[in-house]
Amino acid sequence: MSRIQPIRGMNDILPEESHVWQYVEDAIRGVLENHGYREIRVPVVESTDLFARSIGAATDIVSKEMYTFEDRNGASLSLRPEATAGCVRAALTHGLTYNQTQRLWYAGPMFRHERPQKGRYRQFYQIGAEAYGFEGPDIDAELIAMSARMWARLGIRHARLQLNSLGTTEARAAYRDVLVEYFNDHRGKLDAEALKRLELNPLRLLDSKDPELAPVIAVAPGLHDYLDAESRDHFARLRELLDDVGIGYEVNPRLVRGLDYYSRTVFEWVTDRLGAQDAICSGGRYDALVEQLGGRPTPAIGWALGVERLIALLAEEGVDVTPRAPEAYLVRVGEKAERAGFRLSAQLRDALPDIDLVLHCGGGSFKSQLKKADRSGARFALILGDDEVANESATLKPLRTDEPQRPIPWSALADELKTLRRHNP
RNA sequence: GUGGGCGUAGCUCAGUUGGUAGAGCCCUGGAUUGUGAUUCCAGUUGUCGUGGGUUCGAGUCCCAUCGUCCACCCCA
Repeated sequence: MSRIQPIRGMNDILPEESHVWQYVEDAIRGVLENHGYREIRVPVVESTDLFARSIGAATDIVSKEMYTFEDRNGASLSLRPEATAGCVRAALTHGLTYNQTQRLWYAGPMFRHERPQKGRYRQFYQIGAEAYGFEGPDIDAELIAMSARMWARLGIRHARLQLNSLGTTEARAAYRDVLVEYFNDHRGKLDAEALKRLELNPLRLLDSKDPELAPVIAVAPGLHDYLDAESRDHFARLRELLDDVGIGYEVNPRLVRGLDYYSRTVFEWVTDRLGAQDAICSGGRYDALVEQLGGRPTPAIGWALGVERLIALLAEEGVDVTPRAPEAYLVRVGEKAERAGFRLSAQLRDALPDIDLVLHCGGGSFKSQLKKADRSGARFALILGDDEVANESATLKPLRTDEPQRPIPWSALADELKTLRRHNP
């Protein structure tokens, strides 16, 4: 029989690495909850139209990277390529933005049909934060400060903040026209790719890595000259707030997000440690999106971070995450001991509901069982053999210290473990 | 979607001008008949990614295909 292959770009996260995922997720969740953000869980599948209308039908994400299919009724559905659209949709569905503000976070898999490479997979995990109904720059600052706090808590040092303002939707549109006109005057220097971009998303031309284009971009009209007064003020106040809490940033006028819904504040945390996929977290305002999806005009802002990239960066930074190890590993040799051991394990679990106890199953010699006990990282082994069963005791053998092993009666074992915990939490 | 590197045991890899597959780790048992990091001994594990082709003979050469990695592109 041939084996079934996994789907390209979709990875299994094995126990060996899942503890790092848990570490990252716990730390980030902790910071989010500390700031009053509450979890929202939205479906992995939404109507294709939702993504086309929010992210933009012409964007690469929507036009060539979505997993789109028809359900049995012929409706066009898509696996979510990101979660902001779904969150806004959910907010509208349930009236979450009706005369109220919301601070939300989400976590889960996203799907994009791209060619996999380092830090880029077809199923990948994002954690994101969204805030609805807040007009002022303080929420922008809060979201950014929150992300900075996460890096600190995780032990990430090599992340730089890039900041920009795209202006209101109107200002952005006006600038767009100026830019199209400018690049049209320099069509000769544009290749097929660039021309297509000029057509679809001219702002992204500023982001081009093509060296031929660099001189043209260098003297292109600047976005900041076309910013509306209000956006300019908003941006200045955001910068003050970041300065106040000592968060460093670089204003990058070429930072233009690929998703159509962004306006005003946009930002991106980048690192020089991960190769080509260097953005670990990015986001910005999307003040027009709620209305665009059929709601009342509602200011909104959010960011999303890539969990795989964060974990890769953690490894680059040399952050070591120690896996959770059991407290005790129960070794059983002999038929009687196996039976008594199972009963003992149940007693211990009843007496200490949160005990991390591994019951050795599958037989094996003392030596091999103890080897496994040691490999498990357990603090001590509980040994049951015929002798122990005969006098209703278990041998407690410390595995991480030189202390001698000693017999403990079954009846006293739970209390003994509690005492040990107190001495060595 | 475009380009380049790589695909040999569960893992890391060796395999010389084509001659019928190896090491270390891991795992199992034993030396040590009731005790774990060492040492020693023994043992298990392979459609050599897949399909064609060249050849008396292919892990080794050729073609295709799939997978993987990196870059472009895109983005978290």
